[in-house]
Amino acid sequence: MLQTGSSVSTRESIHKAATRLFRSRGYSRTTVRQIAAEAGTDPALVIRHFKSKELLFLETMHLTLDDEPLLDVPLEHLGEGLAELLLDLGGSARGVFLALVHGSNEPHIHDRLRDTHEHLFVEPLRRRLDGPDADVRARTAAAVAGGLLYALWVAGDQGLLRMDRAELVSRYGALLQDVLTPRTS
Amino acid sequence: MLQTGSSVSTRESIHKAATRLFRSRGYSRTTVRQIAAEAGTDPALVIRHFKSKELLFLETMHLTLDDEPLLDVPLEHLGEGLAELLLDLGGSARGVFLALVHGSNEPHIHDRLRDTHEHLFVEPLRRRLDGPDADVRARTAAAVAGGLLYALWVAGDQGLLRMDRAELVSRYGALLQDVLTPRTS
DNA sequence: GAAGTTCGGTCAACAATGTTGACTCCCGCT
DNA sequence: AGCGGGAGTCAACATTGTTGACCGAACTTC
Repeated sequence: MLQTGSSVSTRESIHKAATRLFRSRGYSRTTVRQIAAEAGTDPALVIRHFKSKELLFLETMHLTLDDEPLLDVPLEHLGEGLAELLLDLGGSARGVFLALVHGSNEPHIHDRLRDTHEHLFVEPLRRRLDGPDADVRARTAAAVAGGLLYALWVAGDQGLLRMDRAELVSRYGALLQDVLTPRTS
Repeated sequence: MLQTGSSVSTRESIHKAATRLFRSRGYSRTTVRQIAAEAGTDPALVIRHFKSKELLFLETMHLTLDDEPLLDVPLEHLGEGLAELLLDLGGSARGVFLALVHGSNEPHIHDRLRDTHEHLFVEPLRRRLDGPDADVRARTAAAVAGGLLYALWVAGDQGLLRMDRAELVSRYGALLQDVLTPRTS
């Protein structure tokens, strides 16, 4: 009983420490021994509990998006809503996203990033659209959304980073809106 | 004389092997010993010539874009021209881009990626634009361009990958064009 | 209650990694 | 002839992820 309790708690300690470290330092720069130290346990136990560093990474790095706000917003303001959502995406989401992108040299992490992109960006948008090219529009909008995160976080475009949030929302919102519901000009 | 010749040739052998390996396997998955083996020399010499694995990476991974085609194309077709350029970007550019993105957990590589994004995408576009918000439009277009490469290569969106190239060019070209020279509607 | 099995924990070791230092060798200059 | 410097070789180091051997405590079974 004490054993089980201890095991659960150390397993959770490892999970918590790994989450924090992977988020803040990425995959390659966090070490199993660091995780073990921060969890107050042994490196061997980290592997015993999670099989490998990579599986531990996959178990901890889940990127979820609170897309309920997007369900309510009317279709003609979906672009702006998505832009707001992206720009409000705070620290923890940033860390997970960057960890996935950086780590996606590893095949399994790449798979995880692909899945994340698919059902974090593509699917929610796809569900709101109609028409024969609804899929293409959803994927294009997802690419544009990913491009914003890429420019801000991966490439670190200082010009965009220093921009007024309201103007970025307005510009990117209009852009996304044009992709989602094209003007028939 | 023979020494110098030998040194230059081994240095170039290392350079060539490193370029190939970094492009095809990325930063973390290529090893100094692999580079040395492929160059037919010793791991220690690799370090002696290039100081460290990271400096060797930075010396070999330069992403250049043949943007002369973009200089000729009239402003009203710049979007389409850029889209064509991006979608024709072949294997070697893909490898370098992915290596930079994946490796950009390392601060110096991140700097390199930021510079590359800046004077590969932002600057050429910026040069073609006028008006008070020319900088923002150039940066937004660069983010959209990066988003395409992100969606195709980093996230690996199968839907976009399977799309007809002509339709992708047309769609993304129009999208980029709207960012670069907005319709005043 | 005793024996055994199982499970969490500790420790030492392994192979592979990037990197360094000692040593050899050979060319070109004095 | 000697020698100084640069290229190459080799062994070693610390650090990485991972594994196996042992230990001890608790639950199960007789």
